[in-house]
Amino acid sequence: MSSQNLKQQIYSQVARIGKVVGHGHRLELLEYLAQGERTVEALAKLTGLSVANTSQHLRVMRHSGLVEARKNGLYVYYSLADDEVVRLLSSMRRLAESHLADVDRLVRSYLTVKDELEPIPRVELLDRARRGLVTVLDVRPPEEFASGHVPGAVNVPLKELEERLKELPHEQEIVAYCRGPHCVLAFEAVAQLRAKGFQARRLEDGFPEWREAGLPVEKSAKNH
Amino acid sequence: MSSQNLKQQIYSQVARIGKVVGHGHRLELLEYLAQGERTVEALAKLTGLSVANTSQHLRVMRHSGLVEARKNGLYVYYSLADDEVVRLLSSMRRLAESHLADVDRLVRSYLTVKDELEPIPRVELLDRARRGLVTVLDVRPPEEFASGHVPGAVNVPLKELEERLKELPHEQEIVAYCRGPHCVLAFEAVAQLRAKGFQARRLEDGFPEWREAGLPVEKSAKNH
DNA sequence: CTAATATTCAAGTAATCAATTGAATAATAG
DNA sequence: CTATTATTCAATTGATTACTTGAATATTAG
Repeated sequence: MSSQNLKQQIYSQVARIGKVVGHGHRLELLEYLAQGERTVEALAKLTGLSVANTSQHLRVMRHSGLVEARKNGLYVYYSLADDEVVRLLSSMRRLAESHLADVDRLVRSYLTVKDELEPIPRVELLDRARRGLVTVLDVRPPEEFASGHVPGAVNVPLKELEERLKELPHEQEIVAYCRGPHCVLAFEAVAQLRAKGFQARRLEDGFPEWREAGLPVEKSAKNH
Repeated sequence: MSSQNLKQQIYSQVARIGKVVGHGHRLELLEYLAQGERTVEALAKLTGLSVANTSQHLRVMRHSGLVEARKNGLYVYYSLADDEVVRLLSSMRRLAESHLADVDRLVRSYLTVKDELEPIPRVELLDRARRGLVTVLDVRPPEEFASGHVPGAVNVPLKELEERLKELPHEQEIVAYCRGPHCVLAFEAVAQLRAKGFQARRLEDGFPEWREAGLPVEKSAKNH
């Protein structure tokens, strides 16, 4: 075997990883999987893809070692194979940031005041939540909330936010979070809340990063 | 703008980064660029690609913000745009590792004893090199050596190794390194040296990682 | 100015990849 | 056993992507 050949083999193996994460739908699937294991059907529903298509993408990711599958009864549960995947995604996000600047600006234009927009750092939130100074609001769907959330967080999915405003306090700051630094749910929640006169901010990044940082996580009883 | 749309935009922007690093040749180019800036021509020669093809790949990477270009006279010098790129590559390598296992095994089968094969950690090498206990051998081509190397390292490109064995000591351990954890140059150098009765080992990873780790770097006078 | 050189651009072809469709597996319930 | 349901597989179609070729651009040297 020539060293030329070997080199090519190695590069193309590594490139495979890039190819696999080089597709929007697969990234979306990975972000959901970063929250916990999911069935094919659940993922298809969350992403809006067809089941067959979802299955194909998962197959590709399993082949390249990014996700794992475990079969239980009729269902196949997929999950991330390695924490390194989270790091890879965050590296990609950081590199994409310059191009996301335009997009971000649009998102931010929803929001009124610029300097109150600064997201609150994780450790600061943890501290203030423990002292009961803030209300932590998880705007993700209930399934995601159930499989892990910031301790003490209230779960109000974005869709229900408008009807459930009564549950939230006016006198205390509300900190919303969702899936990650570019998940728009929290942005929109903050925008809506501010429009209604609440004091609202976003948590920096989202839940997967919170977990990654080793901060405490609370789970609901039921896991699915 | 709907939040659905926005989400898609964000995912596809991030996926672009993946697509760009999802190609063996571009990875190879990035690894060369991790050593320092290079012209299109130089990169084409190093990789064996056509100039036009090299230029195209560089263009793609520049568009996605992974590399930067600076024009000086007739030449365009490319370099990495961000240290995050090194982290991204290393993340990809780590994830590819499971699949590289087969390849690695082949490489290692060149070598005789398995447990003497353990690469020497960077800090240990730094320490032992300072005490003059080891000979550090850089087997990369002279241009790469010139643009930065481990302090005190001797540069003997792999091709010249056989003729220049006299320059190396028998009584002292030799530690070889090249471009990274999967660069085969150092593997082959160690194999050749052992076959000739030298005590030889590899440095863990390679020079880009050494630099990344913040360890001291020495440069030769001439930069090209 | 013209010639030479490094790089980029544009068009064409071949290869690869994504999504859909409908059928095939596999596990469970009745 | 048969029916049902979740998932995967296989084949097709349309869309991207890679590489080559030859021309275009830009910079310098004479």
